[in-house]
Amino acid sequence: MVFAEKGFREATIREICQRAGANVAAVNYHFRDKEGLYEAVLTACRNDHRNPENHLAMDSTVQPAVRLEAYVRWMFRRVLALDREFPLGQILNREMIEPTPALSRIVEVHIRPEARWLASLMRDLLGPTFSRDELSRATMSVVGQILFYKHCSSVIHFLDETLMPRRDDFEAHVRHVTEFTLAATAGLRARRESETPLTATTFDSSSPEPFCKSPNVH
Amino acid sequence: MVFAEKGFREATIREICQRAGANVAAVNYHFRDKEGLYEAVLTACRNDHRNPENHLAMDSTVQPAVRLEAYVRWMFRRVLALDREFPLGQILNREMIEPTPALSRIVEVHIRPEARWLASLMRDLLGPTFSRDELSRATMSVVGQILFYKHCSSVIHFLDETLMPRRDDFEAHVRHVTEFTLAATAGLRARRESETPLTATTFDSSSPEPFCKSPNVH
DNA sequence: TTCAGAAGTAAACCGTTGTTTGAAACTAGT
DNA sequence: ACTAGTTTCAAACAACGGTTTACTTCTGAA
Repeated sequence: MVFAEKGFREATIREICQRAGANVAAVNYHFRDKEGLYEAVLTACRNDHRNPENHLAMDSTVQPAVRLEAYVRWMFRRVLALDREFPLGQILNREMIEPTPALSRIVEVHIRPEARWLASLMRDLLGPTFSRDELSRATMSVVGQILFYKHCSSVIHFLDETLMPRRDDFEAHVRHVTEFTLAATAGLRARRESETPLTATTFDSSSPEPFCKSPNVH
Repeated sequence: MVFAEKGFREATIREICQRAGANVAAVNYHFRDKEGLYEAVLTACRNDHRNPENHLAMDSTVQPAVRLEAYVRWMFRRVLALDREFPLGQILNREMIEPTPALSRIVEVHIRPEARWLASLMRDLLGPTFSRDELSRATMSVVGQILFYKHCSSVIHFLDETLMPRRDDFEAHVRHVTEFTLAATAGLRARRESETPLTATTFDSSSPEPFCKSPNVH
């Protein structure tokens, strides 16, 4: 989709219509204006991308380390996917740099559920002695490691193209991020639980889990 | 600078000149065209940003853990800096999403030296038993954790604004990334050195260090 | 068959943006 | 004071992009 390649601003209605074999005026007729078309595309993407096939990571009976690796692999696959396969990724990229009013909905529909799920996985890895904010930061450390390859891909390409994970071969990267994270969480947990007596000071369990629905809903 | 706020494409010569109190035609007279102005701005930024004040991290007599924390703190400060203070950051953001011919030079001048330096610090943390690629990936894990807060700031804001480090208070984030990384490297190193007999199989020391100057120079 | 409303279309409209132009203002050497 | 070269500027130019318009074509119920 043109929006994914060029971003909202640079995508021209004329090019979109040329590729789609449609008339320029049809956009304004059916979607009121360019922004209306954009939102229509977004909801279409949302439907496309439901039901991710990462069953392993979702299976709560599997041990956390395996679930983490499955999640990392799944996320790498999305990060490296072609725009055709996962147009939302590129669109999200643009929204980061210059948000449009559509970002709020994208976050609520796509990001927040995934963030909460990953946070609960990180809770399993870190144990109950970490605060909500500590847990959130650890969660962001994981996704940050992976998203780096998306956001900085052009720089990586210039630095050393062999470091960029390839669509058909990124197992080494999956294993690195997984093991880096597992080593970190295990180390942090061991230190924390040796510092504080494991009886008391488990954190206030009434405090909400990370990434709960915030007050600012659209 | 307008380029930093809006990106190359969306920055209009008229707005730039209005803010600068100059005439629109002056740009074409002095810099040939818009792209010439852009490159002039970039070299100006380069000169502005020389000589970073992270002496502690650079001091190789200090122990690696302290240097890492100093580096993380320095990088967070840049990531959270206002555009006025560090315009190159925002410009680099844009270049990631849609690179212009100027990106190559930015990488060689700014990114590669820093990447090599950080990789050598990571070498100190991880020891000699890790390959060049493993070392590179660990390096990227560190910067990925920090850059996440820049590239995803708008999403973080929607998810839970309290998680976004503030310009005047990001020590908790610095400590998290530092400790997360130290725990990861310590864990990985301990595992590696217990697996392999510490005598042999230290990696081929003739293999070049990460982020060496690649063949594709502009 | 008729015809009212929906859908599609080419052309025009209007604002914006990078660039050019031609003349005026300025500078410095003689 | 004169002049050659440089710098500045307002206006115009040309291209582009989103939107509107006026018209045609299509569709389906009466």
